[in-house]
Amino acid sequence: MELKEARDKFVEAWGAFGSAWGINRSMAQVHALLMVSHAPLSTEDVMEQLNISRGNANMNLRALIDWSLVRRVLKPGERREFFEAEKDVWKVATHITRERKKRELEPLVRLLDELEDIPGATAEAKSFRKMTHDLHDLTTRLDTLLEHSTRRDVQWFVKAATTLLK
Amino acid sequence: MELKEARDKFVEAWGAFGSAWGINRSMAQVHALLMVSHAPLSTEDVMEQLNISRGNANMNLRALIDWSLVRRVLKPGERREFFEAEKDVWKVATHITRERKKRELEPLVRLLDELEDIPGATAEAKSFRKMTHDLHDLTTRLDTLLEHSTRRDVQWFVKAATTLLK
DNA sequence: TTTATATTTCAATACTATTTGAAAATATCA
DNA sequence: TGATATTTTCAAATAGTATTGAAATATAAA
Repeated sequence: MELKEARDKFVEAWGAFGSAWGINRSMAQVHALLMVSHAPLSTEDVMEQLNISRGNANMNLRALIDWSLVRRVLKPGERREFFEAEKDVWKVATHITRERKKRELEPLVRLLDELEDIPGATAEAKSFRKMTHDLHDLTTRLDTLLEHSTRRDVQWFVKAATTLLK
Repeated sequence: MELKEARDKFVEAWGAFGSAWGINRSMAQVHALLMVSHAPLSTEDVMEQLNISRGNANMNLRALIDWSLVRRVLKPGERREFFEAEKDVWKVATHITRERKKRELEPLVRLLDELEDIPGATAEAKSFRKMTHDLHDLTTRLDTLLEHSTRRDVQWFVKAATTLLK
């Protein structure tokens, strides 16, 4: 397989993977394109290589910057902006999980916290409390875990876990 | 807060949480409803409580059974089927992650495996190989981790990790 | 300034995913 | 068996999301 073909496959697969996990296809594809690009790209480059509109490219580049997955690069003497992706996959994983933790996990933890002390002594109420309590416990653990995970921690953790459970 | 209100909030939140993670809202809501229901529910109950159509209820109940998150329950003397959710949240977490691993992580690992040996000695080719190799490593570790995770392992792990990293 | 270039915005449009509902299939009972 | 209850299917309708593209805004050079 040629490098060009491999890149295209990666861009496509990363797009599909992202969209299965609630990240829009274009955003994931723009990210993938920057991950496999050797040099920083301009908005025009992105538009051209992915066949997407200026608005779309702009929007998703900004979203990626917001997620700390992409940074702006200024080339001396060049007027327009270039963009470059974080290529350290561990950092990428950390940034993605942190962002999602903040956006989706935290609100759930907050709600579960509220649901902790629903009154009632019926079996129904008890079973509800147990379920939400356990879920609260799980999500809180996850939250803490992600909160304190630096790259090295994650690496250590995943490695240790993989070995132990193999 | 009343039990009824708490349930509704939970159903709504679980639906939103699911849809942020690429699981359709109805499926997540049906799951949530069964999680907070004391007794098994019939298709009609689900339709009524969530205000969804028969087709929708049926489809999602089947999908949930497929994911091992819900089981059919037959009541003696009753003709129709009832449904009951797995309420052990650790099992729920395990089933969800396994299912998604199978559906979305595995295909990605397979592609990355193919992309391992793209030829070329240019800096471009090298950088591509490094990125895909690292990603392959990370996803494979994750895959192994999830493959071997039983409930107890997960519990032990998350607990240990949370403590260590706190 | 003015002119040229680049970026951002957003209403209109296209696209995708979900949901409906009624018909068909299936299962149970008398 | 026929009558009745229940489940399943799926084409069409609807709702939800993403994308376009051109105008508005911003920024830099002349």
